Amino acid sequence: MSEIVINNLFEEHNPQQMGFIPFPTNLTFPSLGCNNQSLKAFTSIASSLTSEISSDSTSQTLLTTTTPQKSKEYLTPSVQAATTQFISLHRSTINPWAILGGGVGDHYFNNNDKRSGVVHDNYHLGVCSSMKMKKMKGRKKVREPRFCFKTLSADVDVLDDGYKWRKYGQKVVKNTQHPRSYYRCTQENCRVKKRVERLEEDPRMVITTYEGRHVHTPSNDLEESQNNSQFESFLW
DNA sequence: CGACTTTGACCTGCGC
DNA sequence: GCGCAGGTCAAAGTCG
Repeated sequence: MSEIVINNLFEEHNPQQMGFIPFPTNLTFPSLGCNNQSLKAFTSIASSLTSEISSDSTSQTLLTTTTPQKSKEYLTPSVQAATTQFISLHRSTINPWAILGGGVGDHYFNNNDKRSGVVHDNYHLGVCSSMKMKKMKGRKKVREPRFCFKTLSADVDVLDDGYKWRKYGQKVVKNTQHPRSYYRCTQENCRVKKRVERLEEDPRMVITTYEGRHVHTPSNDLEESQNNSQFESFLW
């Protein structure tokens, strides 16, 4: 069992076009050590995060990482003792990049060429970064909100996030050695998808991109859901 | 035997 | 219009 480290959290990853695009705020996502339980909780939360982004028009949830020293007040002593680092969830004012459009004036950073800049056009990040949906004849195709994070794992590609996924495709992306896998939530009427690929520059890094929102709760067994709810309860 | 994975074919949007 | 690339489909294969 290799160690899995949630390293960074991004709204979208697109190696070809924009590289990693951090949330346009001061929020940063430092390295985070996780045990299996908190990892599952984290990925579960991450998986459902897009629902917050897409459905809440007045505020949105952002995942951040922090250190126990900074946030001791939020934890019981036992939890503090059990965690060296932990994840917290914050509600914040709306992130214009996460919703349709906005972001004008926001800063971006291109991981490929190390350039940064300011967004001048008013478009959805997912559309912008993929550069594929920017022109839709007649009707504007609304792409489900996307959400992406990096994990460090040598031998685990697909994290257990509490949801059941079925693989429906695999594709070798141009100029990369590692194929990209496509998964769909197996729950009926749930259209959430996720993509899993390894970072070309560092194959130990796994990029997981969620698209859409779950219309159901995770299909964990009882014990796991209790663990998750415990985890989430101290986050919230 | 059902659920899941694999993989080549097909579809669609984009750039030239 | 054409070719390329990413994304999806679906038949065949695999596994428990």
